Amino acid sequence: MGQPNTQAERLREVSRRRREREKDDLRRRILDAAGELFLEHGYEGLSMRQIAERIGYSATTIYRYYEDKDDLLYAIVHDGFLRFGRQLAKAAQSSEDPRERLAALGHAYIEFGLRNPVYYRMMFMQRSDFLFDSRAEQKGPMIDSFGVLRQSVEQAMESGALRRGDPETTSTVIWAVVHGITSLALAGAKRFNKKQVRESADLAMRMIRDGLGRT
Amino acid sequence: MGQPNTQAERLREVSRRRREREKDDLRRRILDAAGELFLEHGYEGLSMRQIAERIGYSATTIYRYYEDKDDLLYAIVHDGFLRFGRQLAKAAQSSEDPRERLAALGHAYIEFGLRNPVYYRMMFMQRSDFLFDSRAEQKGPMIDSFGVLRQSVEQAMESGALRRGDPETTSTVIWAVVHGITSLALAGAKRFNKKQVRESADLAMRMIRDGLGRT
DNA sequence: TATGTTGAGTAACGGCGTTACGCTATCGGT
DNA sequence: ACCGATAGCGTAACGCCGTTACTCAACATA
Repeated sequence: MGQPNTQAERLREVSRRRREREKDDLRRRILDAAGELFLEHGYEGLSMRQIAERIGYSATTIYRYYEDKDDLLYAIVHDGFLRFGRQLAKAAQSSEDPRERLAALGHAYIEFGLRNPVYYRMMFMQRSDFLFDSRAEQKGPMIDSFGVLRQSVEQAMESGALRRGDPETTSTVIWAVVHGITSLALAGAKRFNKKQVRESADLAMRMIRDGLGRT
Repeated sequence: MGQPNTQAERLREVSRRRREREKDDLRRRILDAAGELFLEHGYEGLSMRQIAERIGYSATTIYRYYEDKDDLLYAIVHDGFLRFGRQLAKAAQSSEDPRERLAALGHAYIEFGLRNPVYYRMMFMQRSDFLFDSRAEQKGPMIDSFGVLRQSVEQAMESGALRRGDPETTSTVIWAVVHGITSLALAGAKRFNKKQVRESADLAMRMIRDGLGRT
């Protein structure tokens, strides 16, 4: 019953798949073009009409694939969160020692921000509402990254590298520190040279270790 | 020579002053209307046409008083920095003890952000480029606030409340912590209830004290 | 009183996000 | 092989936006 038997039925099936593939394909091309434009000109230079022009379609066509501009922007940011999550996960695996693991996480966080300033600004500064957006509840990419951090914090507490306490609060504070360093570095990129950023980051990591670690 | 003698000369003088007063007055009214609109609808709902409508002038008139929208926005943010600076200065005077002074500064910073979310977002998150804007070099409001912090840090280092080191770097890290807490609280206002924010802030202040303090 | 200057308004340009509507090619059933 | 339905896309338009060119009236100056 569920199996296609006649040639006509098979044709209908593959035809439907081809259309879906093409649909996904265009959706991808829209997202890619939007991402490029976003990287090149920031949010200001990200207009539906320019995206459309880049891929050779009319602007209204985009609305067949994305609800509105915010929906498209969310998709871009979601891509950013995926990359972000991957880098953090990689850093978390770099060491078994709880102290080193936390340090690796912190440095990976800051480095992501410095290497992807346009993304970081959008993800954590300009549109930080996306962080806790209801859309993310399904598979929330940020929650995952925060989960990696909290797990590392719990491990560090068990091993004695961090003082015991509410892991949620401690993780939040650690997040606040690395986010603070990163966003200040991005805000005053002209004023903070690399050496200053590195020194601040090092002192911050030491502050975390001593301030949350020693009893 | 410089003194006006005849009635005509005196009239010319007071007339010129009246015009200047009126000019300043309208400039103020534009700024106030823009500030209100900004508070009510955020940056999105801040349009030149709506500002003009609110004060009963044509939109183009605004351009006689402000270069462009960014210039006007900068004036709004500048007002925010003035209030911010005043609150920090007040907190700095609240105690002579270096440790308490630093704590007061930190809490005042976070409280400003929580009580003025629209301003804080614009000043430190969405348009953080204003922080180090060249326009601020003349009388830079942020530099002053940072100066207050750095002075307190230097004092704390001399008294032994903070470990000795580069005051600039240490101040930057402290700033990063309170900014991180504040911006995360504002980003996830729905998720972070007041108790969680307070607990995070308290832990963060303790982390600063222990992590940057003890040798 | 004649002339220059200042402060305001009108109209318009180009761009934006978004929607209503129309067209065309392909699909699905006969 | 035909034919109505549907999917995919484009055109035109709406109502905004920031900004500028131009105009006009009121006033200051001489």
